[in-house]
Amino acid sequence: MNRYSTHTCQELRTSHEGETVRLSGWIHRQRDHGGILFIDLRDAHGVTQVVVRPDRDCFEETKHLRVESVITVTGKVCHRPEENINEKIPTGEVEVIVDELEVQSSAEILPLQVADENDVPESMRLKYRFLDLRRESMQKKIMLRSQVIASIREQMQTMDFMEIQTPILTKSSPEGARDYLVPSRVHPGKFYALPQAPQQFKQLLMVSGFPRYFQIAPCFRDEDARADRSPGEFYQLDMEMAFVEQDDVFEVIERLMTHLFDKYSDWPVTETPFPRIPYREAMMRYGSDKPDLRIPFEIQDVSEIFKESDFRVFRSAVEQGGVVRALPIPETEGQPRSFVDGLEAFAKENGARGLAYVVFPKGGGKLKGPVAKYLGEAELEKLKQLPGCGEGATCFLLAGAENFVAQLAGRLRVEIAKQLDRFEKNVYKFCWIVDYPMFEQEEETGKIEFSHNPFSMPQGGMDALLNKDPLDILAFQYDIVCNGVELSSGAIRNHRPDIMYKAFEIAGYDNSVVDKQFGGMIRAFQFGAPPHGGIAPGVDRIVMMLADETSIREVIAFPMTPGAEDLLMDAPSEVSPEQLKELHIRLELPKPKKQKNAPQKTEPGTSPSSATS
RNA sequence: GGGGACGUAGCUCAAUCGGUUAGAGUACUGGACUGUCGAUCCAGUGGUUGCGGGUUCGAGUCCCGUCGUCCUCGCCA
Repeated sequence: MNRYSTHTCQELRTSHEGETVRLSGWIHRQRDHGGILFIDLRDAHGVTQVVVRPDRDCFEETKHLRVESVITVTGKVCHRPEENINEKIPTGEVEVIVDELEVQSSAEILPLQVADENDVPESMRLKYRFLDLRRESMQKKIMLRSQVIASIREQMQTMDFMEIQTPILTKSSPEGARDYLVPSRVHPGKFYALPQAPQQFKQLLMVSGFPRYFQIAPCFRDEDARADRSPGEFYQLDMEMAFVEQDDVFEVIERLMTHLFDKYSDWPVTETPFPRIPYREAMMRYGSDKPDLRIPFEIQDVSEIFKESDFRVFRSAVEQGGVVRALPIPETEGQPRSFVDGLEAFAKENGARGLAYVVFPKGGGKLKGPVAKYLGEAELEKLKQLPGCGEGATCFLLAGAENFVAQLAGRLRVEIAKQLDRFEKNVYKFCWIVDYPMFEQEEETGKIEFSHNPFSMPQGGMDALLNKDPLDILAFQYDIVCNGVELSSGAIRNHRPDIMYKAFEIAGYDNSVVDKQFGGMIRAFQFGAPPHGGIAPGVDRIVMMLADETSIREVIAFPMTPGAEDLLMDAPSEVSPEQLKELHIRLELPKPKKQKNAPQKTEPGTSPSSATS
């Protein structure tokens, strides 16, 4: 007989009656009736009730075992009497009458309960993650993650993609997020960087003649966390294809996403092809480049209506080159005053001076709202006719500079949907955001910068770079978005050195900078590079959506806190002086801050390249 | 770095307008019980109300500071 188990804790049925079996697992719950002891024994597969009777040697010892102790029991499978069947568990018709019980590992008093999935502070869960992971909900999520990753590999292989590993210790690159640096022992004063993504390597693989590459790739970025963004590290399905256009990439990803979301969720998924929304249109209609299409209302431009309005606030906004945008919300007439007050406070927190709105009562009664009296009949009627507006609706109005208004209206749209719970439920709404601008102007300095990825091919190629206003040039750059979560960015890459140099020149970098920072890639492009493009969906985010979670940490086995700490391993930590010496590093720590605005005196010892934004 | 919310027993929460000995569930310890399955019943242990200061006759409650946690903005090629 196997030393630890003959069956799992979810296998036994009435057909096993009379067999002598062995089970190992954790004590999930214990019920002590004095003369008889019931233990729910749990393993990764399920729970089986085992019964200890007082005539067994182990009876007294067993009574004092705490939950979550690990035991091995040997005994006979018995059919439970009709009245004692537990229909809640698959093994509920049987139980194991214990002959022998071996304690493999006894448990201390638990800092958090495994069997009761009550709320526990996340810091506690992370510190005792090994206990937290035992809970059924976490087991399911980690299992789901495993299956999703397996399916991704299977699908990608089926579509003739090759999985290829790329280096983890690599070169710091000046653009993008802050790098995690690794000091070199062999080369004093030099550092490796952990890759923010295998971007350059995958492009090199295209040049190397592997036309379909993928990798479940760890990515490292030293940036602050969000609910849907893990600090430090995360995983991407990194992929790249040679001799493709944008639609070819879309087709592969749509096929993959549809497969994953159909397989691992019951919710309906957007039919392929997913809608393609140009960036500027997304900013107009949703005030965001990751629009949540489950929200049934949209932003509308009403600058025309107010161009010659008597209401000076709106008119002057338009005259000064700004815009007026409307966000009509149907069926809100009955909302309490606190609704609009709360939203006004929200708008102010986000930098607005105020929040104008008009309520159109049902039956055509007197209009409500602070600006109603300043607006003319014709203007009000036009607002009322807007799609989504009309009787019973509240029409919010925002005026000012276009980018600001668009963004604020977008945030307001999501906030209102949250407050009124107006999301379409149990559905996955995908879309592509396409036609990102190649460059953007930094507001303070007026400097032209890459708006997304410097490796994207500008639409129109060299001709566009030479002849168009940089701010009008679009890139073959795209995002895929699901329910307001950005799953991925990608692009058709710029594989032409001449176009690359020119693009960087527009962003203010001369050729030598390009050669220095991206020398490997530029050199590769001079020896015959195929046109190529790709994308890199976030694996954690995909699993998060499939698990219907809003925090990415729920689908990562050992996540860091938003403060970039691992509470279980206690990382980051100090290292020994010997280790530092070997790495040629001397610490210069900031003063412990006592009062506010403590003067910053420390400068990084070396600053190899000036990081752009 | 900025803003917001929160912080009471190991954990989840309660405590009237600032009022007298800070309660309950769970966990833990002991006891009772031979058919439970979130077992039940009895008893017990467990608290510097995050920390520091202030206001007050009196502070878990009000004020200031600080620390921690989460959310968010900046940031995320």
